[in-house]
Amino acid sequence: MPTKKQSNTPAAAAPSRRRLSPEARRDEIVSAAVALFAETGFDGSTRDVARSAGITQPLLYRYFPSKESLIEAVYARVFLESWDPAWDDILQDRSLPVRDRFQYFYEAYTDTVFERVWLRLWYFALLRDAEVYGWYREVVQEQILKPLVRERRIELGIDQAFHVTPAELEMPWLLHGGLLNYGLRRQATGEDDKAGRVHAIRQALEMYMLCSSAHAAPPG
Amino acid sequence: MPTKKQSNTPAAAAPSRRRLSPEARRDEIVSAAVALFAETGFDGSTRDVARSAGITQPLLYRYFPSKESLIEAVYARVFLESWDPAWDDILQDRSLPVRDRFQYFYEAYTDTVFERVWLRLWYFALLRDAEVYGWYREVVQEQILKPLVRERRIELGIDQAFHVTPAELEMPWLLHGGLLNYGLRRQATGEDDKAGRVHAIRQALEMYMLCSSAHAAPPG
DNA sequence: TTATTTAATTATCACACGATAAATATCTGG
DNA sequence: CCAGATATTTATCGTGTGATAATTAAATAA
Repeated sequence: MPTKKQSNTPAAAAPSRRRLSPEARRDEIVSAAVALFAETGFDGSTRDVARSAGITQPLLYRYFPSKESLIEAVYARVFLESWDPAWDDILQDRSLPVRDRFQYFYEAYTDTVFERVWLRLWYFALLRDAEVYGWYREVVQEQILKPLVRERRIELGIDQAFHVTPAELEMPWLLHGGLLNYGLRRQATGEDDKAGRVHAIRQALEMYMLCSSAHAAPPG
Repeated sequence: MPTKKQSNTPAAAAPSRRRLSPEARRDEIVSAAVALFAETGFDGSTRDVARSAGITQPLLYRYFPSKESLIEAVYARVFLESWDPAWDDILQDRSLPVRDRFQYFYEAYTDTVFERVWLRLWYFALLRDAEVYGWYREVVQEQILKPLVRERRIELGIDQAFHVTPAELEMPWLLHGGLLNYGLRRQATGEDDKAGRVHAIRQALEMYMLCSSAHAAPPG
């Protein structure tokens, strides 16, 4: 005996079919997809997404014409909307030395980027289509690494702050990649140690500070 | 009109159904699975594996009781059998300075590990089950990073070569992870630049040499 | 050549998937 | 309270999947 037409007492007994605004429903579907795909990869079924969102599977196709478009919505939610504008403020705050500034930045940045969901979706996306890497590479390089090189230059008294060469980016890329890999390693082993993370960031920055100054002032 | 009972001329016309030894057939299936799974992930179908191996799909189940066991065979082929004993010889050759020794090692190591198939299967496996990371972490740490720390210690004249502490491993892990990430980045963008790879390894080792010596001899 | 073994095939099952069409219930404006 | 709009459901299609049983053909030994 299913619960049908039980709207006699209007205040109680939430209807089995709750009607949401398209925006709200769409958001809930994307949220469910993010959570599911992060675990199963993008081969997770639309039925599981729907179940997790508390709706039936065909409804999903009212909001997304295909599964692929749902995946793109997941990309947008997790990757595009994940950059916090506050991070830019940290990066541009010249009242702090470069080391501290990037320490704070990377602590905040990894708060997001070391999340299980972000990390897993990131690698899943990367394995699915290589072009995802393209614009992420751009973001990291332009927003993080080039600023790091420039600010460090200024700090070292090298004022030809025009163009950042690919050679100069290698060391930052290596350390940035090392940190990302650190996050993956911690995620894989289940440890989510805040102190360890902070220490790893400190280590990476110390290495960069040391090596960049050594490179700027060669012996002789 | 299919080719049936065409064994009149015994030398020519290879039979449509060629009969192999179980070992050879198994190897061919695993090879096909490695190639396919590296592209599609482990959700690649057994039918595609079979087609790529030139057999029918049910035959696969004569050699592997389940798809999962085929996946394990792929793990074994790619991860377990990929360590080249010659690498140990390089690592233990004390006629070379640590820097050169590990330069050679990493060039050889990344010859294997930066292969598209290896890299992709590695991340696919990692996302599938976290325990894979466990023994790989062990291999990297025991076979590569601890030797690096020990040998560097000796080179720096620190002779308390007993126990390698976790703190000492952080810097090598960071650089090792950075290199792995470099491989992934190059793979994603399609560039497979040998010279760039060699240079990245050189950079990573230079950073380690510099920072380890700075750490060993603090100012004062 | 003939009989035996077994590698390999064909045929098939039960199920899960992405996607579509038609029916239904909820909300809103009158 | 009613009627229109539409968010949501039920029912279903075609396809692809992992896996199994029965059949066929290639190699080997007598």
